[in-house]
Amino acid sequence: MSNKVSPQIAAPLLAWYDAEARVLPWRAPPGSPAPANDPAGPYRVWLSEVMLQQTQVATVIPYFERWTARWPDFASLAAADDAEVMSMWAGLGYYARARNLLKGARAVVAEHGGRLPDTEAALLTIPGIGAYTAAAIAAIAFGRRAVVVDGNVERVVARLLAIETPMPAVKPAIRAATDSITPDVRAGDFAQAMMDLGSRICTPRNPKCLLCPIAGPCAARMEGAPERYPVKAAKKVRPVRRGTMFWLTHEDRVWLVRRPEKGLLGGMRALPTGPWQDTPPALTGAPVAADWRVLPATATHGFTHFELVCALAAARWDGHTPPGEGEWWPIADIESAGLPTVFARAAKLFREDGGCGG
DNA sequence: AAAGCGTGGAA
DNA sequence: TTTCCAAGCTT
Repeated sequence: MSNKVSPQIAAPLLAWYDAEARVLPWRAPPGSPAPANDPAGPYRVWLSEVMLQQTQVATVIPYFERWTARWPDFASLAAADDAEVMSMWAGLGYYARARNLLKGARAVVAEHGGRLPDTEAALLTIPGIGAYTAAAIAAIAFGRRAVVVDGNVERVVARLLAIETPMPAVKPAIRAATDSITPDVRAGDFAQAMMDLGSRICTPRNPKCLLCPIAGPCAARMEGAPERYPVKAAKKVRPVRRGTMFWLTHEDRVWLVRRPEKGLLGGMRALPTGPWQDTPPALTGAPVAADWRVLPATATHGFTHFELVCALAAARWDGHTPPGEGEWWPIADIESAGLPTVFARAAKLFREDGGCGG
């Protein structure tokens, strides 16, 4: 959809982007879409977009550098070992992204000749690519016009138009408004400019309107309270769940398990735990019946939808191998186990306790 | 279609 | 300290 509003927004925004764009490892210089074998080519754009889902740029950069050094292209990633992929992602969160990334790379190799498809519709069929990521890749990596809407764009557009309808009901209207200001050329730069603007100028709190290239037509700015937008529905309180983590040691090793493929922390190496529930489960779910010693410390961790408070139970074990899938991992190398942060922190507490194997 | 899904930066 | 929320996707 081409239109007349676009130049009022797109032209000054693109001029600002040409002068102020951040230098990022996956970003081509402003002005032209990345060639297929470019350092900012489709593989790196895809990888960066998935890593950036709900994750800030500064957090992503070191993961992106490590990842691309290990797996520089679709072919190498498609051939990668699943466990190593999950370890490389450990600490970044939302682990379904890593599982889907691997599925996606294999699908690209098996079904698309080793090249990422260049249309939104085809991109949407690849695991881990949704509406936002498909549009972003089509625009940024392939130079297509696509309507790219992420959280930054939602905030910028809601302020530009001073939209009163609360999130998330307003999403379709914001998408339509974004369509109306997206230019026919340089849609990828436009999208990145909107996101740069949202993260650096049009911030959730204390937006820097004096530095904003599109403050002129901004309705929220004219009202004098841009931070009021986007209007949001009231949010729910996060419940507390309680559990126990188990630190079972044998000589200088600790017993680690792998969590089920689906669900919370799916597919990740982990300390054994019991159930996480409203009431403390004590030693329910212990890997073996042993003389468990409960540490004075507890481990707490905030997840998206609940707060976890875990008791820490330690025991030495000289008996048979515990039942179920698992491995005795050298405690000295625990940091190379690829544990999610919630377990990595607990492991540190166990080792500082020093009572068992630490 | 509402809920499940991690972690850390910033104020 | 708490609170918000970040380049969302899946079921």
